[in-house]
Amino acid sequence: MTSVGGASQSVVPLPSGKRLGSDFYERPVLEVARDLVGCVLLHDGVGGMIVETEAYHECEPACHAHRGPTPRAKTLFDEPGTAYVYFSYGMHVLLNAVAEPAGVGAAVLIRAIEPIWNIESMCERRNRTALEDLCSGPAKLTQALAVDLAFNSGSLIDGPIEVRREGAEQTAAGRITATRRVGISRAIELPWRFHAVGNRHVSA
DNA sequence: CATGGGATTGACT
DNA sequence: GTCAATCCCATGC
Repeated sequence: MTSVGGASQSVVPLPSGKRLGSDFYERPVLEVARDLVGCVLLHDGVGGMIVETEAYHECEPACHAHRGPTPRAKTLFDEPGTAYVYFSYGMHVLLNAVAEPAGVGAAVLIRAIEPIWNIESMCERRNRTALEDLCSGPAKLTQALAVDLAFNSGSLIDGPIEVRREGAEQTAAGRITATRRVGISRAIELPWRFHAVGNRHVSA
């Protein structure tokens, strides 16, 4: 990144890697959650590398799909690669990627990304300047990427929100570890949270 | 139809 | 460290 004449601009070229398709998402949700760490999340030319995810599956009570396809949870049963976007705590928007075959309620919550592309736009939307505070939480990154409830049930495979796998980002993400999920009160013992070890942009 | 809790964040002590 | 903000939706009467 460089700053010239007061007009700060990102000079990182946009990713050229392969966009993830249906076959990537149509797998066990734990594999999808782990493999999404190191991938690239983009919307409107803004985004970065995924550094933290959590898996949710209808078989465990922390998942919204646990009680079946209720009005809120029905998106979780849609085609793999669908975006599940929902409203939390009265003010926050959280982004998930639906996984497993259609009819199975499961998704991966994107909890944090490392900001890379168009950082200036993210700073404006977040009203923050510290890099580590831009996307280090599930509601922070949706605000930074301008993702709202209108994206719920849209496609991550051919819609405006893109998920890509670059050639080398497993190297960029480094070692990935599995720990307990954050902020839930049920099934707290499951180690279904995945994050890049030592990355400064992982949530608190 | 009324009620209570939640996959969080940011401000404040 | 504590706590309020704020509203959808699942539940129960």
